[in-house]
Amino acid sequence: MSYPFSQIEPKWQAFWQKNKTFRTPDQPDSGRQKFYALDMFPYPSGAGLHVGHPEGYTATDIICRYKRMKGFNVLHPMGWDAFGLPAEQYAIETGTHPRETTQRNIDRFRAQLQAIGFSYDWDREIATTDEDYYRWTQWIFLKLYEKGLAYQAEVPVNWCPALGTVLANEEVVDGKSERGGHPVIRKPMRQWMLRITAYAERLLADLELVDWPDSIKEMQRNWIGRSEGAEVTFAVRGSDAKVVVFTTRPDTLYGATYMVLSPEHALIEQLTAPEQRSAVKAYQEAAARKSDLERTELQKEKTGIFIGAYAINPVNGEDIPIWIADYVLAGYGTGAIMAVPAHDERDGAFAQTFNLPVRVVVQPTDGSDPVGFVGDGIAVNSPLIDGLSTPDAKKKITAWLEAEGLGVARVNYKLRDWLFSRQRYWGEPFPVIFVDGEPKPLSPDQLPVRLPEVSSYKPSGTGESPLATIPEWLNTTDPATGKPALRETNTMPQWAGSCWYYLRFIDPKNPGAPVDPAKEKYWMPVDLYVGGAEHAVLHLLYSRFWHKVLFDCGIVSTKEPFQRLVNQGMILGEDNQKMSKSRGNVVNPDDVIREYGADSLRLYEMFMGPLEAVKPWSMRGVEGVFRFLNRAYRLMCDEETGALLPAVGGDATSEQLRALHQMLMKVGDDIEGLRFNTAISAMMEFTNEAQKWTQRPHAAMDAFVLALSPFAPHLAEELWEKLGHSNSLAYEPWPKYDPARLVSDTMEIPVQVNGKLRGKVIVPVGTAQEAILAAAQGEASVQAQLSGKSIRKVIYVPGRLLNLVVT
RNA sequence: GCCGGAGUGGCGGAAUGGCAGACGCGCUGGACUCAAAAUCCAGUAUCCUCAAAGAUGUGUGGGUUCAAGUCCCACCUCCGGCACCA
Repeated sequence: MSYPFSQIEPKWQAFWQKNKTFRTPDQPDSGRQKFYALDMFPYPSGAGLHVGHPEGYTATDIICRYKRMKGFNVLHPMGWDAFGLPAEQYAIETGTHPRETTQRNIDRFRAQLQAIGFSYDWDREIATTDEDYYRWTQWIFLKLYEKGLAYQAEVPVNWCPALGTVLANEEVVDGKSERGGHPVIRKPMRQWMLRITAYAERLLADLELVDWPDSIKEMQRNWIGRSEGAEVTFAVRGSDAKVVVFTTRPDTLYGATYMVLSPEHALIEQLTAPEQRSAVKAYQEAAARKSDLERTELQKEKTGIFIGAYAINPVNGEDIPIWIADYVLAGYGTGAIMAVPAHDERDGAFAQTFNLPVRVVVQPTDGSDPVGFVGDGIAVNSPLIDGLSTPDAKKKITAWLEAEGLGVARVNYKLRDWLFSRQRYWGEPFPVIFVDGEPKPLSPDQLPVRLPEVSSYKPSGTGESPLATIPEWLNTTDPATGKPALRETNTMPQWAGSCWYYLRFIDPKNPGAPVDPAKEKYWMPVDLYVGGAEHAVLHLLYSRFWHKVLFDCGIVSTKEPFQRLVNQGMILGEDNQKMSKSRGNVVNPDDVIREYGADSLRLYEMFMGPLEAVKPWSMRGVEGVFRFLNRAYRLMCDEETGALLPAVGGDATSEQLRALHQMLMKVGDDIEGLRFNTAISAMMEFTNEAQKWTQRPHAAMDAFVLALSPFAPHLAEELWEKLGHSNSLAYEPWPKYDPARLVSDTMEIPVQVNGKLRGKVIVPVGTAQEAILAAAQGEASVQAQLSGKSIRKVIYVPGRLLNLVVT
């Protein structure tokens, strides 16, 4: 027999819904402290919820329920990142409109989430696919355009023939599409780009302002990839062309024995000697055909070709040969490098392959081999800077270059501009038309630009989106001039909608603005943002970027959107492997709820281990917490009849109060520290203790139920009702622990001899060191260790431990 | 290769430099039962022992300290991320 969770849970879910228990008022209450807890909203896939979703959601739900009891005004919303490829793929296969599929999946997700008892304010639900939502996504795009942060460019993009679309760099993993694992090649196409690089410095610097895991901050720093160096201008022998290179080691300029241009470099055409022309062309074509995979994975052997021209080293006037090689990337720096084979691994490997000269210009201070030395040392063979340390040499040579007009100090970033268009149907249309071939943004009152109905969702295959195949939509007129115009047929990537959803939750129905300024000021920033580490760079970088643009537009009041970030760890299958359909180790939360109830699901998700840790699922473990909830129920209720037990009542003894307040202290502290696993174990200890009591004081049971309520809210509400309360406990004050109740009249002091535990003494609280020492010496096991030896030193940590150092 | 994180019983895990293994799972024994399930009670790191006592023990090797899972140095393994960014 177990407690009737299958009756209790739907009962309280209906109650919360009917009474709008978790409705957050529309008008901010500036008299109360706010708490904004946000979950990374899910993509509503056809597979439904898996047990990974409720992990983070349960954590934030516990915090929110706790904060409400602490008197905070809590914002805890949920919505749907509902644009995306799978619904469109399904549409291509079946002809079902992505809107239908998406709606069905959202309904399923919502039902599943509600069955877990999360305290979301469902009146704030949004989906990125709602017209009322994406009109503001488009509106923000217009802001970006206005500020010159959105532009079109003909860029080599990652073209995936199988998906019929281009992909962002981050959607390409090892030269294959992240979704589906299809091969990806490079192809130049006209694309919308967002100038995220203009914000690189702020995106880097403002990481200091947020309370995020170091690992995530570090990943973002690496992604941004700031490096300081210099641009150096090289003249070319027999030409008036100049080649500019970027280097972080201007101090090694004397060691530059050749130069390398990327195969896409603009000056190749002009500089190549006639006799090298055909060979260079062949190399360029071969490089263009290579996918990213081939360029990186098959990099063991460096390739390249001499173009038959010479650059002049500005420091010594030497001629150095100009090569092209695909180990130099077109998209970074100037797409050209000076090669210093003695002090750069890649240049060294290249020089070895092609037998190019190596010249040492940095001497390591520890006497190790200077060839291949890439660290800081002392400049040698470099007349302008000989004897200087690397940092000083960099400064001096850069200053010299600047004075001579041959170079300039320069900061470069690995971060590239964000490729922002997709050749897809199921995404936000761009609020842009083309008049006489020129792009023209629509005015805000033209929004939203709605997705048209189509009969086929297939990409055109030429790289254009299905929207290009609908003439009635494609052809329009410029509202300003009445001239014929064409619509932009690309759509935005899935990241767009998730870049600002946290703002819309604050004011989800505002018809006149993305968010009301007063409400934004009250609720922002997000106090706690919980989600998976897979969004460490992309989503979190993109939304920080948009947020900063909105900050510059005066639309938001904080520099950063997410004050505190926590990544929940992945939940593995029982076999310790990543859950996947093919392994057959996927756990469905619906099954867990059916068998053990939502409260057990919530509790187990939190009891498995630390929130951030990767940990395997165990159905036995679910049974364990289920047994705990049964014990908690039986503490107060007759399992057969459900009636409150006569044992509930009476005055609390001091031991009972100590057990209670110990638990309350631990649970409160642990919730604040997001240590839910140990909070639960403290409640388990309490029930283990309390079930021995013949009298279970009513007030103690009240307090226990309140402490349990953020974790197992359905059971807690039910017990709260049984205990005679008529209102929901959701806004009851959190039970405070009383430090005075924690004290005992005796204490147990472990006794060590030479650091090893030899015994324990129990003495009254406050006993002085001398008395404890005497008691310890009276212990047989301690005595045995002391016989024949003398005590050199006594260490007493008050109330904690006694250590005797003897020889 | 570089950057993060982690290594503790049979398993998940717990420990402000101060009793290693809380809590849960599993297992063993007992109570209840005609029996089983459920529930309750006791035990459960390893070695040696009837037991007590003792010895050993937090990836490996050193070090600091009265005292180290915790701090320092070197290394090994696993996980995550990045990876020709000049």
